[in-house]
Order: sequence, then structure tokens, then C-alpha cells
Amino acid sequence: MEIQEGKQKFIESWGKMASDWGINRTMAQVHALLLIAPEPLTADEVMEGLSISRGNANMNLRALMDWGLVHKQLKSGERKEYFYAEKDMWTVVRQIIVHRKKKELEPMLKVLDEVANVEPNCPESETFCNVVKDIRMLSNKANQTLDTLIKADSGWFSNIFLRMVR
Amino acid sequence: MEIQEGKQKFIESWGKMASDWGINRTMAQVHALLLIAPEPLTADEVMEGLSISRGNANMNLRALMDWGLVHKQLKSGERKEYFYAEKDMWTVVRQIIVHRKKKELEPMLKVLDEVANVEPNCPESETFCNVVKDIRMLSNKANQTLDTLIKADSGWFSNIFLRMVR
DNA sequence: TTATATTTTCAATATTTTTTGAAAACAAAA
DNA sequence: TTTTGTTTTCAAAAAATATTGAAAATATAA
Repeated sequence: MEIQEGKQKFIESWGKMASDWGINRTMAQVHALLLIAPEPLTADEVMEGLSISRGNANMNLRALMDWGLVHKQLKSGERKEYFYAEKDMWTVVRQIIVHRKKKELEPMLKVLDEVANVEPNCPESETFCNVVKDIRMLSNKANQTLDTLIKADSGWFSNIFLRMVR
Repeated sequence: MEIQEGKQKFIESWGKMASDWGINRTMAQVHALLLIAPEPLTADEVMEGLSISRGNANMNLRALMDWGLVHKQLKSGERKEYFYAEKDMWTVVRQIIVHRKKKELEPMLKVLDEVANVEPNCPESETFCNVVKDIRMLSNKANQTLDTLIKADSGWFSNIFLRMVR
């Protein structure tokens, strides 16, 4: 396969997967483009590479920096900003977990804690409390597991996976 | 907290979390409604409970059945169909993993296998191949881990979590 | 200081996704 | 068979989300 076709497919597929997961497709494509770029790129190169507007490129580059997946590089003597992606995949996964856990799992846990105060004193509230109890248990376990993963370094990370698949 | 307020918050929050994860908000709300219902509900009760149209209720009930999260119950002598949610949370998680793995992870793995055929013979293709290699390794491990989880029963499931948090 | 290069913002526009609701299809009862 | 209750479909409308592009802001150089 030719490198150009490979890049094309990779960027497209990375974007597709992200949008399935509720992440802006273009943000993921910018990420993919930077991941496979041997050198940092300028905003113009990103615009050109994905055929997107300056505003779009800027917004998504900023979002990727918020997620800790992309960094800025300033070259001395140059006025333009360069962008490069974090290439250590363990770090990429870790950053994604940190970000999504904070924005998605934690608010859910908070609501579960609140609604756990409902009194189980009728069929309706009994069923409700049982379901909430089970989901809370599971979510708390997931939360702990994610905390462990976040703290783990690459080696640990691999080990955990290995342990899981036995 | 009153049961009605609790239900309200739970349904809203379940829907919010789902839509963060790329799942239709209403589908998740229907799921939440059925999860906390002591008895199976009819399509009309779902429409009423969430203030949605018949078409919407029907489509999302069907989608939930596709995911294996909701089942139909026919009461003898009655013409209406009743719906109830799978309440074993391990099973719920397992079904979600099965479904999303098939629709999202597997297509990505396929593309990664394809693009792994690019020859690393220039800086551009070398960087590309390195990134693809790392992502493939990671995705394959994730895939194996998910297979293990899918096969695991509740007990195993708990054990794996416990092992992970040490 | 002013001129110039670059980035950021955001209202307007375009696109995608979701929802509606009425008609069609279906299935049980009369 | 026809009638009646129920579910399904799907084109049109609405809502949510993403994108553009030009103006404003910022920063460096002259």
C-alpha cells in the first residue's frame, strides 16, 4: 500500500471511530494528521492537509491541547506556531481517560450519590434503589480502576492488561 | 429525596452520560425508565413517561432490543406489547461491550491491519508505520481484554476489577 | 510609534442527527 | 370477510452540532 493511501485511510478511520465515541470528527482527524506527521505542523498545514477553515483548525487544535494530546512548539526566529502530537500511546490513552472521567463519569457518580438518598418504601422506590445501588457499585469500581490506570506508567499499564487476559 | 425527583434526576443523568458517549439521549432515557420500572411498560407508557412521540418510542425500543438491553413480554389475552429492561448490571455492561466492540473497535482493527502494509521507506512512512504499530498493539490488547470480559460471568467480572485495583 | 504576520473569536451558515406524526402495515377479534 | 387495536415506517420538520470566514485581537518586526 502507498503511504498516501495509508495516511488517508488512517485519518478517515480515526475520525470515524472518534465520532462514534461522541468526539468531534475533525478534532480526531487533526489528531491523526499530527500523530503521523514526522515534524510539527503549522495551522496552515493542518488546514491544507484536511481542507478545513482556519477557524476550525484553530478551535480543534486548542481542544486537543486542552486534552493534553497536542503541544505547541515555538521555533526561534519564526513567528508561526508549530503543533505536534503526543506520540506515546500509553500517555494518549491516559490523557483521554483523565479527560473523559472528569467530564463524564464523575458527574454521573455525583448524581448517583444524590439519588441514593431516596427511601425504599414502595414497589417503585424499592426497584429504583436496587438499580441505583448496583450501578453505583459498578461505577465506583470502574472509577477506582481508572484511577489505577491513570497513575500507572507504561510498564504497569501493560502488566495490568496482561494480568487481565491471564 | 422523593422518589419522583430521584427518577427524574436518574433518567436525565443517564441520558446525558449516554449522549456524551455517542449514544442517542432518548434511547438511554427509555432504557433508564425501564430499568427503574417495577413492571414491564407498554409503548404508550414510555411515550407518556418521557413525553416523546410514538415513532420515537418505537424506534428506540427496537434499538434497545438490538443491543440486548430490553426485552419484549407478551401477556396472554392482551394485544399490547410490554417491555422490560435487563436488570443484571454485569449483563448490561457485557451487552454494551459486545455491541460497541463489533461496531467500532473491530472496523478500526481491520483498517489498522490494512495500513500496516505500508512500506517504511521514507521519513513520512517510517513515522506512519511506528504510530500504526503502537496503536495496533494497544488495540489488540484492548480487544483481547474485552473478549475476556465478555466471556466472564459476574464473579469473574468482579474478580478482574478487584485484581486491577490490586 | 506604525506596519505586518499570525491567531482568535463568533455570528451566520451548513450539515448532521433526532423527532414527529400521519399513513401504511399488521394482527387479532368480530 | 370486515372492523378494530396496535405497531411500524418514513418523509418532513425541528433541534443540535459543526464549520466557515471575515473582523478583531494579539504579537512581533520595522
